[in-house]
Amino acid sequence: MSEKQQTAISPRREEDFPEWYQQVIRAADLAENSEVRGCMVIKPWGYALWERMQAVLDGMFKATGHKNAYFPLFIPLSYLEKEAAHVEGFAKECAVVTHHRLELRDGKLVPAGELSEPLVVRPTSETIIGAAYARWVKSWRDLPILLNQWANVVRWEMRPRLFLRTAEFLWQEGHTAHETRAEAEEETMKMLRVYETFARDFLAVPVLCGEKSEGERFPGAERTYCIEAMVQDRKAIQAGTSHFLGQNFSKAAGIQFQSREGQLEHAWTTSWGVSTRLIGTLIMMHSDDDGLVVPPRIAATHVVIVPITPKDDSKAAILEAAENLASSLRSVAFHGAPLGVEVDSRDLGGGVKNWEWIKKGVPIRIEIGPRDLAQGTAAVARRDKGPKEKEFVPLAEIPQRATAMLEEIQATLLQRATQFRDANMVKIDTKEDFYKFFTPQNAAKPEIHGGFALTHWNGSTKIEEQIKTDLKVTIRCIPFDESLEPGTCPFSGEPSRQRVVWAKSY
RNA sequence: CGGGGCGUAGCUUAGCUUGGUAGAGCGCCUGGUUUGGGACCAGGAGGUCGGAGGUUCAAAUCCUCUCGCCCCGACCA
Repeated sequence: MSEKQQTAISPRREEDFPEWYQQVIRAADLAENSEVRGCMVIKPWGYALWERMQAVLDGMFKATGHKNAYFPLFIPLSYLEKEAAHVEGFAKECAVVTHHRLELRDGKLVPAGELSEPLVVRPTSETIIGAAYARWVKSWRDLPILLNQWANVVRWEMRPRLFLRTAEFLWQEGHTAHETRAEAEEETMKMLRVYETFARDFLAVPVLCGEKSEGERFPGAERTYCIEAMVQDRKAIQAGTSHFLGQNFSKAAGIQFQSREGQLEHAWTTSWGVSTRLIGTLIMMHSDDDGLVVPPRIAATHVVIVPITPKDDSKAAILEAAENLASSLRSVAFHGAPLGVEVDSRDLGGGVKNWEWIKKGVPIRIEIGPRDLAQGTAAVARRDKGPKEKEFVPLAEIPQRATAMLEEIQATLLQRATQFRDANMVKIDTKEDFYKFFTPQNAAKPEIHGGFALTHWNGSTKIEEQIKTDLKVTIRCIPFDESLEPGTCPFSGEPSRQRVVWAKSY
């Protein structure tokens, strides 16, 4: 290559963020668009991220008393009709199965055998799980039911985007039923905190916790809570939600039980979920102009060893040293599991291999060449630092230093993300400043905008809608506690109890 | 679903206005030289020009329809 590229990913983030995002996914070999519109193929490197997320979250769900189960993909159309708000929320994006057979006519397969009742491919499972709970619950002694399912769901989206918005996506949905309102409310909040902890401690994603405004609420929920993150184009992304469903779905599905007092009562239910969108969040949160950056605690591969073998006579010794280092690294525990280590012994130039792993975001890259071997060292590079920053570390010290290094990377990523968010989150007290804040600095790149704005708000949905129309900005959440301070809503002049978070969102 | 842009090899694309049957760079394969920063030389594979109709002696190029992608709007995890 005559002219070396400045960065591995082109365009860079500030040039064209959406395109950069696509290129990172391709460079890291995470996923690709499928031949079916809106659907994606998640490739091994991307799926490994999901598997790690599943493993960690599943452990957290079990630790909070939940068990896994599985409910059908197909939901009778009539089930969806039972909850009015739910219908309104999901009807527009449902895939519907109407036939159960194909027949060959004039050389073409055509659907045949029309179903007596169409089946909806689940966009979410409240209704069908509700129906099951209705069968299972008779007495207060049957409660609570604390279940989770790992599944795919389908929402026929208009504008799909890899990981962020696809027609089919993978997620987990927790569904619980409780004896009392208080217990269900507690569950809703508990799981929100699980998500917050997971995002912060594993994904190095700092999130704001709060409640959704009425306009942003889950269809059918009494209250929706969320964790909200700011990615590098300063937009907000909802990374997880937890819903207090009140008795809406138990009334719709008939989840009734006899109480301790002998009364027939409706159960109180919750649901909560995170999806493969977390992968998109992760990408937009930490990746740079050289590609993906994977936080160590969610990485399946923590360390890659790249043998540099310029000469045949030293090749065998270098490969052996690399394998030896790999096995001693694999005996190191990182948060209770062995380190994931790969040795890239492919017969390619060192530069080529290095850049591949940089683009894939492996936290630690170790190069061993003839010079290292002679000195008993290896060149160690961290993904949170520049691609050319390398530290020469004695081979024997590498395993013992690896975990500390990974912890440092993890901490750095969280710190960077937090600083970025805080630097782009401002309190605003006048309508004029607010509109100014959300007006793009450069009309040619409208995706780069102010960030998060904290303002007072009188609670009016009308105001929220007006601002959405004017600026495409919405209330991302009404944060808990810290923002409780009386003030004046800059849009209405009316009194307000607290500030809310406004932003453009994914 | 509305507005705009774009579909030529795995990727980036030239050619299209002025129709004559496809070219490049990167990547890939083979051999060799190489290897601590995405290397070089030589040879090679790979395209029904998104798809379907139409106009024409002749279509990547002109016309119609259609599908897909990207951006904006509406919607969402």
